[in-house]
Amino acid sequence: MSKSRTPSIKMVAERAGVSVATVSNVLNGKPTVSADFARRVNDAVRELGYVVDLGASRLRSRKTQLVGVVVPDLTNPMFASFVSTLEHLARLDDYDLVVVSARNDAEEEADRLRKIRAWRPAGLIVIPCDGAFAERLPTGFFAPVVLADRIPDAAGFDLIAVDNGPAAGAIAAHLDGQGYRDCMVVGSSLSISNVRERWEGVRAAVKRMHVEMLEIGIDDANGAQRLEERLRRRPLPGALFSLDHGTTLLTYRTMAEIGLSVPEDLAFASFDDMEWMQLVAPGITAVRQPIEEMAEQAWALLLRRMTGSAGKPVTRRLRCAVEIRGSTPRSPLEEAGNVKLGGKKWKLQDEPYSPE
Amino acid sequence: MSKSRTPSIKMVAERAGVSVATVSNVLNGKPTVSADFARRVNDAVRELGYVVDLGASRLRSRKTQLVGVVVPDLTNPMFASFVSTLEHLARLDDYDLVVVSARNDAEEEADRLRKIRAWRPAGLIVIPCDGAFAERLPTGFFAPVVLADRIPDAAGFDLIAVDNGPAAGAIAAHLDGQGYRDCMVVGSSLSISNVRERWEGVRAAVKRMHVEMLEIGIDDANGAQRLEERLRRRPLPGALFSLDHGTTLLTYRTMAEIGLSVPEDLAFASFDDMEWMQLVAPGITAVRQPIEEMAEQAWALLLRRMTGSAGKPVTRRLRCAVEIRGSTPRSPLEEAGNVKLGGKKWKLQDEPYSPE
DNA sequence: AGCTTACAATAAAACGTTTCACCAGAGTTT
DNA sequence: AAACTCTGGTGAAACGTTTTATTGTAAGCT
Repeated sequence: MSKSRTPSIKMVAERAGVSVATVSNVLNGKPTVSADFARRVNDAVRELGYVVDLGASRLRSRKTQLVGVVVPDLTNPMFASFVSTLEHLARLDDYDLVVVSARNDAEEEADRLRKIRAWRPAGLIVIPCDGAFAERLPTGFFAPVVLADRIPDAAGFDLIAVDNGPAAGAIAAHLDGQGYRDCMVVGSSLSISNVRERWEGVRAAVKRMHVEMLEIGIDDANGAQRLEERLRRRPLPGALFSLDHGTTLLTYRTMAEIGLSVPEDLAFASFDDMEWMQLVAPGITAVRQPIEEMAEQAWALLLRRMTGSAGKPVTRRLRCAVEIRGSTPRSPLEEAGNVKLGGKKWKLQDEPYSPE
Repeated sequence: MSKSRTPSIKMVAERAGVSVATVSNVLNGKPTVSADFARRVNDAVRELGYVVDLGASRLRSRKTQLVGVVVPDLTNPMFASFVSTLEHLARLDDYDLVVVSARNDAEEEADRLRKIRAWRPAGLIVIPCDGAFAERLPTGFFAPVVLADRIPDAAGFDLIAVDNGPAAGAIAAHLDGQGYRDCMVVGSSLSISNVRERWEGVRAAVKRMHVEMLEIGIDDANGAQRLEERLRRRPLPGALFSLDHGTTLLTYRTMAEIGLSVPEDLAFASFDDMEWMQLVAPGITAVRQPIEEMAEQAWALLLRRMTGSAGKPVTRRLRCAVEIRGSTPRSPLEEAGNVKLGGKKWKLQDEPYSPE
């Protein structure tokens, strides 16, 4: 019976007995409309449950309060938190977000980027799958892009990341200082820039300790098997340092399956601090990243770019905190207790950061 | 110098020396266009990096391959996983997704729903904040809605959820069978339907064991304090059963802080199985929800509705698996070992489910 | 009273697409 | 050869908005 179609501005105008232009003016808060007419329009809007059609509105006004967000994997708690913060901030500034995940696949990322372009976003925030991101950015795309967390091979992008090198170095120095003589460093892939930076940070920081690197890939059964083989071989390294969340999960589980216990058989530390790392006994020494602040900085930067601020690409490094816990006690089976070294607040480094 | 404006279909037409209608026909795979013209158009498209404007396309064609997704909290791994699966499925069917989170706030959910409406989605998948969802659904909204995970107070919606009652009951029966005489059940709030169903499932399943319920709210410092007080009071309950993810995290941490150990001081079980629950020692007995399948079912159902299938609202319950681990051994300090009761695959219940 | 100003409201154009009706020309049937 | 039917292509209308230019009316000046 009833015209079951979502109401348009025309229906509102009809019902209020005014022109569509007037309705539009009321809805957009133009001051040139009388109180009486405004009331009539608002009544009609309420009665019909009218909501503007964003597509049409955007098309005509050419003002697109919309930004695209691309992350490698939504199920990674780090990225989920990143997106969630971003969403909140965007809302405060009255922007909409289109979020997509690339499922850790470069090709899918390229595909998603092309698709997101169809939305005509005013800007983009991307955590790229790998360094070759620049090649995947579609041609003919003129909106500002802010990269986060991972560094692209090509220069020319705004970037917000953490001080991977120094933070990983701090863990390495800690292990070194606790008296460990050799440390195995495990990470998904050195082709991911922050893993690479962390590994380099480790190498730069160690004094006496011997370090070796093991790449196990991302979702790679083969890599998992290599890890297990190494953990079964003797002698074991004195300490294990895992460079990213996925790797930590895999490593910790593998150790448990094999029957290795932390810290009796080997010490263990992780880049990326997750909630459960305080729940296991002993707690796991970890680098905590200021993920919310990363989102805040990324948003602030993109907002500046979208509102016309030109200028050279900016790189910002945020400082990580190190949480020392029971998984890395003094080396020769001597109990060191739960020294809390963290607690200092995040702080933006003012100096430009140069990893080399 | 160069017209730095994102290319439109008109520019493509010009460049290819054809009409815009022809470009549109080529892009939409209409068969009535000669190979020669198609090539010219495709060349122009590639050279300009043209991508269709979704807003305009949708506006004209009125075919909106778009669905909105609303979840209470993106940082909850369950929901993140739900969204991620959904995103994948949508892509396969060539739909776009607009995802928003309500941050556990009913008012914000209402706001987000209104906003999402402006996108003119063809359908909605919602995990509602609470039972009063129906009141927040904007008027004049005619797209199909599929609810997931939580049951609304009002009838009339399609719903995909898990068998909260029986699953929680299975845990309760297990504790009962292990010889515990009293069990404290902790949950965020009985106003959330699945928490309520789980609690009712517990009460229905216990035979000899005495159970008491403690609500601690969601992000409620007051509730956390009540929990701590209870855990310091003696006598302790023999077992603790936590009914949702957030509560489990809080409870487990609180126990550790107070110095209570599982299972020596009390047994512990959780609804919602998280990765770390296998990593702590002993592992935590938990109900594992088929979250991916929930997403699959929700998507399949919505797709059917969007393609015109009418009919009465459907309710589906998916079966959970129970993972028995070391945190719930035989009662009087007797080691029960790590019996693995799970492993059966998820299975859709064919019978309509009635909680009463 | 005339003549300008100021204001409130509107008609119509425009945004980038898709779709519909139409057209020219070539082939096919009488 | 006239009358059809295809075939591949196009101009123009339409989608739901916002914006610009225009109109009509009332008030403020001489």
